[in-house]
Amino acid sequence: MLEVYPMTSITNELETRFQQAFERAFGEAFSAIDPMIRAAQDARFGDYQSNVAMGLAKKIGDKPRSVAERIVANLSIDDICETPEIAGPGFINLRLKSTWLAEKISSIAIDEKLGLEPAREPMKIVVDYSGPNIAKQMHVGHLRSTIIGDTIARTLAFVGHQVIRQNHVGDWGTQFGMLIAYLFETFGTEAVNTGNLHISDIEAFYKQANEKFRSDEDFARRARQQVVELQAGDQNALRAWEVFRNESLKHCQEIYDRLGVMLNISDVRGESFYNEFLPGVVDELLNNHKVAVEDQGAVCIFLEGFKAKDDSPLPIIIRKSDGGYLYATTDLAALRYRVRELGAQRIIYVTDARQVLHFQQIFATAQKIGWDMNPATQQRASLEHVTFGSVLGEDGKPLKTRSGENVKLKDLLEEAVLRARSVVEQKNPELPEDQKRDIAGKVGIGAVKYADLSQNRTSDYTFSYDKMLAMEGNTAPYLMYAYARVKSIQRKGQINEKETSAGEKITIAHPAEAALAKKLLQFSEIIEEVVKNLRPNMITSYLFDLSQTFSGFYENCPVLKAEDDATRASRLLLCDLTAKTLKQGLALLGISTVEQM
RNA sequence: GCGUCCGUAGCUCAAUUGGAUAGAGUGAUGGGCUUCGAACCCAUAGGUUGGGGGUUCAACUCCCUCCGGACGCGCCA
Repeated sequence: MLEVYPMTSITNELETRFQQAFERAFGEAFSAIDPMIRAAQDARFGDYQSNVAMGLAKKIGDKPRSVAERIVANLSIDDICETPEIAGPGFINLRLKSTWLAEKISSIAIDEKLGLEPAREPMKIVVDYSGPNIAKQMHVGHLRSTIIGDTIARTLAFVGHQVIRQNHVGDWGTQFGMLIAYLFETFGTEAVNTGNLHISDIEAFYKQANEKFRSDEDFARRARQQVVELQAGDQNALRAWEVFRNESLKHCQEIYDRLGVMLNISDVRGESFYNEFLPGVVDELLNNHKVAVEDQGAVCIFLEGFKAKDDSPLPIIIRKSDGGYLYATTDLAALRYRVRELGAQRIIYVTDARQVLHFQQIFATAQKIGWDMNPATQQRASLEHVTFGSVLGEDGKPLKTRSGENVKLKDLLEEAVLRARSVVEQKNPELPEDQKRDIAGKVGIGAVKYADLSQNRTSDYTFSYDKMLAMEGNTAPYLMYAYARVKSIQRKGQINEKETSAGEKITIAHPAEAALAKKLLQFSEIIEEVVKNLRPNMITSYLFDLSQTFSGFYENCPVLKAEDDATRASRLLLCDLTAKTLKQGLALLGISTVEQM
């Protein structure tokens, strides 16, 4: 009788067996060594391989191949694999038995988490993402943080962590001083009490104010002064600020809803929230921890290892000479709040790569004075900066409109949906109107998100409607189409047959079935990796792989016209699991699926 | 000047964080629909991983150096 652990991934299972073998072969001291189990990248090497023998050889003082042989001799995995083979310098190649594969895949087919082992110790994880400057409309510059952060948050939640979303909006800085100063100077300080401002007003307003800010030094000084007054609690300034802020937040929420991002108003904890803590932060850093010093009228922190242009020490300025606070101050206050009040054990900052230096300084400061330490548990929170590159236009420069402005997210999404609509119209003109609209919405938005997420975060990427909406290649429409095809089989299959009975087992006979089963079993491994390295493109490339593997199965293995009932039932189950996995995988990316398209 | 990231097929990108003969898509060429959705699939061609050196049993990956690019570097965020 096979012993199957339904919630354990293949690699975990193999790792355990290898470690048992290490202990038997080399002694107890070796039982915790990482067996370096990897999915084989070439089918000739089997399904999985262990690369441990080469490294271990040095420690033990034996030849790699001989080490591999000793491991294999002590390995008991004949329930899972065929006899392991040793190849090359000492690779141990493993080929899964199809009986075991069938057993394992059958257990996953009815598992809600698709074989994923929920986190043994759920953590409190803060994910800080999106964080737009809300004085103006959201634009492309906010796109990547918003959708990458959302994917990370969804993925961590899926494995069972407690995710606390934090939208650190810019609602308190110079740009607001600028707006308020401009408002007062054009309409007088009373306008906020009577005026009826809309976002379109604010948009035009922002442009004018910004223009004046740049061209008029006196005005710029007054705008900065306005920030100080706002931060000091001036009533008129506060009222104006509230009007601007509420309008802007409403607009942001529209974008989040359109984008299908799980942020809402309760996740907003902007710069203004931390205002009341800032004097205390400066005071503590200055007087308690004594890491900050006054320098040229400003309060600065000088840390070792941070150098400015001329090799002089590079400060973090936490209070300007005019008494105003800066984003470093706010970020330190936020970090402390997240650790102490929210109980974060891991804090993930999703911002663009240009801010690496800033976060290095913030993290270093926090770690130096112990603000990353939870007072109750005495555990340090893991501070992680998830960076990403810029969105470029087809000219290779940061994406702008023809007139040189930032592309508004609203316009960008509308354009994507419009283009998706015309494709739907072309491919499936007979669908009812409301369904077409639904499909176009999901395909258009999904395409934008997928194009971004499928890129390796760290590099810049070129934005192209044509490429993201292409039906062929590694795109959202392709995956959604793959999903729709599977659903189509299920629809047809259930016309003749009420239900796939729950007791059915999957059997693996055809190579294409085996390939599909193995791919499906890897879902949990991929997710586990992403939890660690926070790289959404591992999910996209997995899903694309899965779709292609399914296509191979689809071409070679008739489902509804299978040779016998048992095969048909087994294949229907494989289809069902494929559909679930695609749907769940896309859901982690915040992309909706449609049954027909 | 210093620092960070990057340079991979004509183009757009991967490469399980040091593993085997560097893979996909697109474009090109040639095939496959009277059978579950052809928005699909299969095959072929395409590479000195920017150059050079080093570490290692093993380097796209780590170190050094040069070339080319993006982005940072005291009171913006």
